[in-house]
Amino acid sequence: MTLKEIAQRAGVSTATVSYVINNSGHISEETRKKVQDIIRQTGYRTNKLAGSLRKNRTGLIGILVEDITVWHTPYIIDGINRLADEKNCYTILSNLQMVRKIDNSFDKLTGFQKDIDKAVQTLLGLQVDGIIYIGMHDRLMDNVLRKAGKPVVYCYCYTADGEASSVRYDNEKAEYRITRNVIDRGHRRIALIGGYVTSEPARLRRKGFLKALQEAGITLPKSWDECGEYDFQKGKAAAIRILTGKDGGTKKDLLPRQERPTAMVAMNDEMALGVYNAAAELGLRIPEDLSVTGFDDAEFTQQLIPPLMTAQRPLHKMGYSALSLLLERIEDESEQVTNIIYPCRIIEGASVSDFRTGDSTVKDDRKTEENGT
Amino acid sequence: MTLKEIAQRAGVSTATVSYVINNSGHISEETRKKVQDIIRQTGYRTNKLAGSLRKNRTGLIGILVEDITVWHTPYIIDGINRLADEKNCYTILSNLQMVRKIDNSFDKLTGFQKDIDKAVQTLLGLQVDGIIYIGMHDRLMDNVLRKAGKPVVYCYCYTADGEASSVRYDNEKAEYRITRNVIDRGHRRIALIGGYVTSEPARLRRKGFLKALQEAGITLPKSWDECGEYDFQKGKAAAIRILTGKDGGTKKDLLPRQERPTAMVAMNDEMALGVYNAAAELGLRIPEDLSVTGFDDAEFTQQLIPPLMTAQRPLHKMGYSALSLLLERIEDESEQVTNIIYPCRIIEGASVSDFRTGDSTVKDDRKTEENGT
DNA sequence: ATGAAAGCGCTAACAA
DNA sequence: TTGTTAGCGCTTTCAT
Repeated sequence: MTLKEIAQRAGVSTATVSYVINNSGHISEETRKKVQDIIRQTGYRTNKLAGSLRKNRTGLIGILVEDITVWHTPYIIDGINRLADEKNCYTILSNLQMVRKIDNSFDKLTGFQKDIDKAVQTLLGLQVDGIIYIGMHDRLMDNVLRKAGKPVVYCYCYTADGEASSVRYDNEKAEYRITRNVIDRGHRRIALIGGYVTSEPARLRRKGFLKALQEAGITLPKSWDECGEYDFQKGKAAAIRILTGKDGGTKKDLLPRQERPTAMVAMNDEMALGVYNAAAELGLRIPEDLSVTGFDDAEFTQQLIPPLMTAQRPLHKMGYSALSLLLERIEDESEQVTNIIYPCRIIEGASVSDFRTGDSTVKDDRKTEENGT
Repeated sequence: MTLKEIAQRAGVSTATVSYVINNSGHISEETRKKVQDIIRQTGYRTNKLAGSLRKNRTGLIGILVEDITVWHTPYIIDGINRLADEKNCYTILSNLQMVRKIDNSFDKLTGFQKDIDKAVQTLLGLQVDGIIYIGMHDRLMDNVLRKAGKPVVYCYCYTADGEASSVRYDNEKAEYRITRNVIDRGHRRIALIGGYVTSEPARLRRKGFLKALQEAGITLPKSWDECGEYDFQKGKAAAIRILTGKDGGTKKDLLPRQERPTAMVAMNDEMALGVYNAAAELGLRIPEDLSVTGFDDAEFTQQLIPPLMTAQRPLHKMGYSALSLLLERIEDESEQVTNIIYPCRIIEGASVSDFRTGDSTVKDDRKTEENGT
């Protein structure tokens, strides 16, 4: 069933039918009703692609993801979908499947220009109006879509300022606020369990952590400045070293209270979980004997006992916002390049004790990120 | 740059250029080279949509997901992408975002026909060649895409036999094999921590569990047949009831050894984690004092100490296979409806002790699901 | 081996 | 208010 056939049945021209369908032009109520009835009867559905051919606008958005199986990606896509539904645009998903190709090494995240170019060419061949690129690690990267010649927004990664719009979250401030929170509860002896040194979030989170310490006039002993490479086991090992002064110690190796930190700031939730484990092995209670914080708001943090204090990344909102920026640029090519950095929400789990009140139980009003972006 | 312009520059007809691009027709080497050179020089890229209009075939596949943020969905999509890349077809993602709409209640998974119809109409309007529907819970459902009039494959859910193709995994056999494994290691006192009673996987897993018990001549005491609703906290509470005979017991409430199970089969990994917690609270070591199994192969199971015995669902393969079935039907409409059920891979974590050898440490050769589907 | 030309289903300028 | 008509960029039949 085509628009032409509808026109014939209704005894009007194709233009009239087109006007009715698109609410354009000036159509009499009578004609409109007649046409709509026939459309309903026949179950006619317009061929969007044919229209696009003429209009040179498809309403298609390319979502180019480095890897869809990486934890944050689907949440970002979900945010994109949310706005796409509102704006009647459609998403073509292109998945570079980098995890498989790089074998999980953070350092090989380059040299994919050929894969990317191919994916972009495909998307452009499908006449997408613009592209959102979702990174698998938050980082500064080449403007790999420079040649696209269509509006582009980077999400969960970014390029040199001014080159393209991007949407990120604020690593530094979030870690600062977490650390501040810990300090405000009376902690002065605080250790750090860091992520991959080459990773940008690790660098930023460290910066935020140190800033909070500095503001409070606290110094970080060298032996409390460990690296856990974002890994559970390594995080646990780091915690044990800090708490015992030895590699792989047990209960009896535990340092005297005044030589141990009262709190540990881990740069992600996995390592925080490692700290929980280390504490359990050493017979330390959380948070009475040791406070812990994480980062990322992994699902399991809600189920730990006690719940973990962590930072929730605004993933849904980042996706929503990325599409919003993209659509603006599609509407108006002259639109400014915009680089957005959203704050995280700090989830105040009960994993940090409060020395001021002596009460370690903290209100836990955690909700999942509001979808009402 | 259009095909027509290429033709002009090359001094040939548009037909010839089309032949060169598509390797069809009989073109002299000379002409071919000339055209190809010009294509390269100009950076011309063919407009796939325009071609589709004529061919009545787009190479577009609609992926209609109930919710992309549900754990298994991205892995299935990843499998689809894998084959899509090979076959040069493109995926349009439509996300029903059901989680938000049903507020996580398993029982409201119906009444979405309107949403689905709308999404399907949109996909059909974009001229997709077929649709893959990915469920958020494995279940029998209405053939909600009956009206699509295009090939459809259900994945991670299914409709009445013969109505449409589907791809699932074998809940019953996997739980059977897990339970067999536990029994084969010498366990006779085995408790069950079940999932939502209304959920089909729970029913099937239960069936597999009971079958293994029956074959071994083991009966399940009523008090060892608990329901944890797939939830961590409820799973933990169930474990405590089973181990102490009371709601919320502590170490001193622990039942005598001969009145406790030696193993607990939990129907998912979350609840298994609850069992780990319960055991820790009651001073029981895993697996020496209590063995545990899970289901689903959640990421954290690899990091538990000891690693959890669980069942890995063939998600990537399910996606790959769903697209494969779909493409067959697109090629040949007369193709049979096919319902595939893949087995799970049992991950032999060290969370189950072996009474035969006295050795509870089991080889742990876990790898992630092979991508080489 | 190559070209002319008729569409695919729709939109939009222009005419009536 | 409605109709005529010329495309959008490509494929494909039928001639040559």
